[in-house]
Parts: sequence; structure tokens; C-alpha cells
Amino acid sequence: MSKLTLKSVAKTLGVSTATISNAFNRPDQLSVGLREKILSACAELGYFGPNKAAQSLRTGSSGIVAVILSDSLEYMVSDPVASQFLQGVTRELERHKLHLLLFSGSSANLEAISDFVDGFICYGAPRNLGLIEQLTRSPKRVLTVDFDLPGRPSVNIDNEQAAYQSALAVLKPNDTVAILGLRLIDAPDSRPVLQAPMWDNQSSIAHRRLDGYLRAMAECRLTLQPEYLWHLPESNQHYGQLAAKTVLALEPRPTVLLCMSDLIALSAMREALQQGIEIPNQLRVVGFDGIEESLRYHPTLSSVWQFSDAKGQAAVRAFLSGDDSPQRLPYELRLGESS
Amino acid sequence: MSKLTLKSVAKTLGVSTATISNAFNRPDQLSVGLREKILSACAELGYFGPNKAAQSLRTGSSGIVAVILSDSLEYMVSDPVASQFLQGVTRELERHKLHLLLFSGSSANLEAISDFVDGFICYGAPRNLGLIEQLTRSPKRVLTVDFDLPGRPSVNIDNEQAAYQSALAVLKPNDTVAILGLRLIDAPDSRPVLQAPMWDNQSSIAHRRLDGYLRAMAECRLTLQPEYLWHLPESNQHYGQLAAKTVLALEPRPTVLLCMSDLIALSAMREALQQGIEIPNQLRVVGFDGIEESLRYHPTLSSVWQFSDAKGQAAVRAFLSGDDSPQRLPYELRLGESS
DNA sequence: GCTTTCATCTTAATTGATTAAGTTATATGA
DNA sequence: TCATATAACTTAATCAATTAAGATGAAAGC
Repeated sequence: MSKLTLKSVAKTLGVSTATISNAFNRPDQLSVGLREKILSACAELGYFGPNKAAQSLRTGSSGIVAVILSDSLEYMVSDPVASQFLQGVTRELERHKLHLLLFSGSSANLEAISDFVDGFICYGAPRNLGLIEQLTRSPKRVLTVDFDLPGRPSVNIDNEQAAYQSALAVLKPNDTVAILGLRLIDAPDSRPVLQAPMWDNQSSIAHRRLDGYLRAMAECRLTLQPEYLWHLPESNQHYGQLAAKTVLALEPRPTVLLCMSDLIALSAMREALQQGIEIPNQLRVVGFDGIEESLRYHPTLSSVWQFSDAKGQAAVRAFLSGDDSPQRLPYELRLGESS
Repeated sequence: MSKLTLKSVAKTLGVSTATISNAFNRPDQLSVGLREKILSACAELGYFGPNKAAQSLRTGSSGIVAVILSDSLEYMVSDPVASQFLQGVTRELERHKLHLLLFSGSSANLEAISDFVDGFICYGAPRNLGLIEQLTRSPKRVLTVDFDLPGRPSVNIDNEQAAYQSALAVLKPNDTVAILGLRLIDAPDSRPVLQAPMWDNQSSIAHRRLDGYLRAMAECRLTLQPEYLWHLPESNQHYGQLAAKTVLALEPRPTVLLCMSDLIALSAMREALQQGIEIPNQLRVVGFDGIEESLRYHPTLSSVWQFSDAKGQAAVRAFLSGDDSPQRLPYELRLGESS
């Protein structure tokens, strides 16, 4: 038995290759009877449809969309915000009969798969500089989420404004403010930012949020002492607790914690409560993103809700639309018992 | 600027397409000078090498190997055994300049990517029946790890013998034995197996291990009461503790716990110690797989060590070798303080 | 009855590459 | 010096598909 191709199958069935191709792709181009005969004959032969690689070469599209995750796969699939986003992406791709290719931003072999996919949806600013360069010059469609790339369409919320509003809602005169930031500098550990050079200042959502916090603070005539501005490398329980411990030990103790993720905020609240600090009397906390756990926790967390699932959906739609204008998604400030 | 292809680049440089192709793929086929001139000219033009899709169509290989994970991506990347395996795979693939495509077994669209990859390494028996069928009839090379597929090469340890030895090492006359099994039946929760139909009896490593346990028990003239045989859907802290709680409450209380993973065994030990049960005096525990934490824990865990990293490496080698005979990897029974 | 339309199928150019076989030109050996 | 070997390129067939344009015959319109 020789290899099964459109050509060989067409020959054995005594029709042209075009007819076989149409039987699979364009049912309106041939009679119903012949189509059924061809399809069942193919199934019998063990020919399961046109070769996707050849199809992709000829038509220029493979039906595969790569989603590049800035962090490790592990972090991404375990973080509720990211996994919600992926769910939204998956659902919307399936609706368009497209396929998802998950790609970790840490491995930088974009070139290896670039020619096999229709484009890239890039979630979060990659730390890998080479990757950014590859994405910038890629001839494929590239859509960024939660960061910007020159000349590329993006999907995002107005992080500066959202952070500004969330801070404004929680700040009072004479507050001592601490900020638990996410990836403000390029350091693998949790630490105060101090004079360290900011990382990727232009496009990072973390810096947009910081801008918003600072604007709200300025408006309330509050200043931020360097040791009250913290960098966390990842959004999780571990780093949240670690940073909260140190920050809450500062003198004077913060009366407000502005946190760049809900996971961080929840861990910080847990730590504070364990130390006997009353929320919101002695300490007010506000998070970012909005996850279910924030509603179940006591006290409930004030946060900026992002609707990550919808964001995933919007990302796919913007990717497919061909529209290159940046898309600003709605968000919602939801106040809980923590402020 | 028209599209950059081998042809167009060849034309602008005034050489044949073959020469451009050779410049990128077979340096020995042209003079050093010309090659350098071509390569730098290409870089200048923005042509970064032959199109991979066309290359793949022509040569029949893309340099991409898909690794199919039986479980969810989340579980796989967080489980130490699986992530070690993946590390081994990644390292060995890189050594051969091949690329990894991670694929979750739950989404069953193998066909979408099948024509783009050189083959599949399938880690763990997929629960998805359709996927098994697709893998069986795939014209690509398929290698299975930790389970068997008719007519396909596989990489594995002798689970029956390993389980047998580990049980034998821990069993004493008149023991009351409980087994915390992994995916023995098709149920999403932790529960006694009882009369439920076994899942996928033929190829599952869980059943081979169970066979080994039972053989050792028979040899020690011990019998297993149905409610002492437990099924856990996943290998983690949560289900381990849950199952241990119920099993340790049985009357008579087990004196031996045979656990199908180290994660389960450690959780069970944690639960037992919390209840004030002495290990190994009142309860002996043996695990499976071998993870670092088992050595750090007190008491140290007896277990069958599998060397998952080496297994990943072996999987890639077997995949590339073309050899279709099943490969049995070495394992090591390491006794700790838990038995 | 003759042209037009339409449905149905085929022909052949094309997609972006690889590579065996063929063509030069230069170097080597006797 | 002339045949031969070798290095350096080119030619053209091929991979497995898609699809515009062309061909054929039957039905419809006048």
C-alpha cells in the first residue's frame, strides 16, 4: 500500500484531485451523491483528509493560533487569572474551528513553529528580550495582551486609570501606604524596589498600575517612602506572605496596602489577620484582577475586576478581526470589606 | 516589497534556489565566500531562512515532536514526577536540535497538528478513547510511556515486579494492608474501588502495580478486603489526605499502606502522624516513583525510584532510534524509615 | 430548434521549499 | 598535453495540496 494522498486517492477512485479536495472542503462544488461516495471510500481506504502541512502551505493558513505565555507554563496554568484567560481563548478559538498551541515564553524557539501557525497571541510581557524582537519582526499576525508592542494590536484595560480609582477609593488623609507590586524590576526574589532600575518601563502593566497608585496618592497629598514599595516576582501565596511580613513590620506600620493582584492581597490579609491586625480598622487592602476567592474570603477584598475569561475571548476576536487599533476592555471597581 | 521566498531571494541575489537552500542547510555544497555573502544578504533583506512548512512538506519532517500528556496541563506541570520527565525530554530533544510541542490529552484534536509534527511521545494512558484510536492508526511514529499501545514501541519499568518487590519488603505476617491506588477506575473522586469495573485493565500501570501488590500479599498469605482498596483520581496532597483519613479509620486499622505514588504516601504519612499513629511501629508505608521530598521527609519514605528525568531522555532516544521493541528501564527499591 | 444557463467535474498553475542529476570550470596526474 | 577528477553551481522534478479557469452535458428559455 503506497502512501495515501489526494492524488493517489483520486486515481483509485477515478476522479480528479480537485473533486476529492472539494469533497472535503467545498461540498457545494460537487453533487451530494458523489461526495458521499468519495467520503465513505476515503474512510474505507484510511485516508482521513488532506494533509494539513500541504494545505497550510498552499492556502497560507493552518488554523492554529499560538498563545505565548510570558511566564512558565506551571505558573500560568495554576494562576486563576491566567487560566481563566486561557479558558476564554480556548472557547472562542473552538467557536471558529481554530486550534490552540500553548507556548512557553521562556523557550525562545519561535522560529521553529512560526511557519506552522497563523499568528500569535502573546499574554503578558515576555521577559525574554529575544522573543520580543522575534515578535516584533514576525510576518505573522501578533496580538498582545496586557502589554504593548510597537505597531501591534493589543487588548488591555486602562491599568493606570483602574489603579488610580482603586487607590482613590481606599486612601484617607494621613495614610501610610505600602505597595506590593508585581514584577516591577528584574529580580527573582521579593524585595523593596528602592533604587533598582525599573524593568521594561514602557509597556509593563505593573508600571502603569504604579503610575495610577502614585497619581492617587499625590492627589491625596501622600508620599511613598522607598522601602514601602515592594517588588514580587510572582503572584502567589508564598511571595505575598513574605512581602506582607516585612512590610507590616515597618515603622510606622502601613495603614493601606495597594496590591497588584488578588492573590497577593489575600495572602497579605491572611498574614495581617494572623498578626492580630484589624481589617479595615487598622489596615485597608485593595487588590487587582478579581478572582472568586476574593468574594469568599472574610473580609471580602476590594479589587479591580478584569473578567479574564471575557478578555481571552476579546483577544481572539481582536486577533481574527484584522483590526489593528488597540482595544480597551471594561473593568469594574468592586469594594469589599477590606477597605 | 514582495514576499520573501527562496525563489525571490535567489532572483535578487542572482543565484539559483538550490544555492540559497544549500547555504542554509548544506554548507559543504558551496564555497565559503558565497555562503557568507548569501547569508549576510539574506539577513539584510529580512529573510530568516527557508519556510518551515514547505520544508516539512518536502522533506517529510518538521523537527517538532509532540508530547501528549494524559492529564491536564496543570496537573502535569505541577507534579514533580511528570515535570522531571518533561525536563528529560526537553534536554534530549534540544541535544538533537528538535522542538517540543506540549499537548494536553484532554483536547482531542490530534488531527489538527498531526501533519506538522514528526511524531508523538505519549506520557501516560490517555483517558480519552478517541485519542487512543487516533494514536493507534496514526501514520506517524508513536512512542508510549507508562502504558502500552498495540504495535507501538514503549518505554516503561516493570511495574508489576517493582510493586511486588516494594510490597514484599514491607509486609509482615498478619498485616492488615490498605492500598491507595492511582486511577484504578474511571471516577473523578477518591473512593474505595469495591465492585466498580476496572478501567483500561490491559495497559494501565496502576493495574500492573496492583497485580504486584497482590502477588506479594498472596505470597505472605494476606488477603485484601474490598474497602481497603482505594482509588484516587490524581496524585496529590488533597486526595492523599482524604483517602488516608478514611482508610485509617477502618476497623481493624491498616498496619501497612501501599501507595502508588510518593505524593500520596507522604500525604498519608502526614495524616497518620497527625493522628498520633507511629511510623513504622504502628503503620508502615511504601510509595512509588521516588521524589526528592521523600528523602527530606521524616520519616524518610520507602519507595520504588524511577528516575523520571532519565526516563524522559530514554523516551526521546527510543523515539528517534526507530527501534520498535519495548524498552524496560531500571528502577531501584530504596528503603527508608517508613517501613 | 437553438442559444443560454447551470451544475458538475477536470485541467493545470501555484504554494515554498529539497535534492538528484547535470553542467561548467578548474586543478591534478601521468 | 590531454584525460580525469573534483569543486561549485544550476536545472528541473517533486512534496501534497488548492483553486481559477475551462470543458461537458443536460435542462431551461424563447
